[in-house]
Amino acid sequence: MGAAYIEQVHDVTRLVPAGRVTTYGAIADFLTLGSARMVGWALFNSIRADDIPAHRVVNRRGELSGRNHFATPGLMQEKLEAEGVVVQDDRVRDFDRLFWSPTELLHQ
DNA sequence: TCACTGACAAGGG
DNA sequence: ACCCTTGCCAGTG
Repeated sequence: MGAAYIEQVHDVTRLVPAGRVTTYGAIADFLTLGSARMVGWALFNSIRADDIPAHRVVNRRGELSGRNHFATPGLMQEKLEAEGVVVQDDRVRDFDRLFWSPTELLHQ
């Protein structure tokens, strides 16, 4: 996995609407390349890029598993709450309702 | 080369 | 809904 793969993950992440969340696995499925772990790895390589809404990517249970990789431990939650997403115990409330899959782009 | 570690996930119990 | 196992695969030492 190289720079091209990282760019693809970043591009998909940018498509996640504000106030919605997606998962590592959903992005991996959409790309049909790499794995959920690789998506996490690609996002880790996005720390410096402020224009990537990495806070909208959570694990399959809606947990903020990436929170410790943001500038501050609370930043991921703060960004989500600024978009109206309620976080409770490091987990997105109403995750099923807020989940957004990139495959929805194909159903338009 | 080997072993271990993760921003993970699916399936069973 | 939780716990455990298995599969996953790039980095790291």
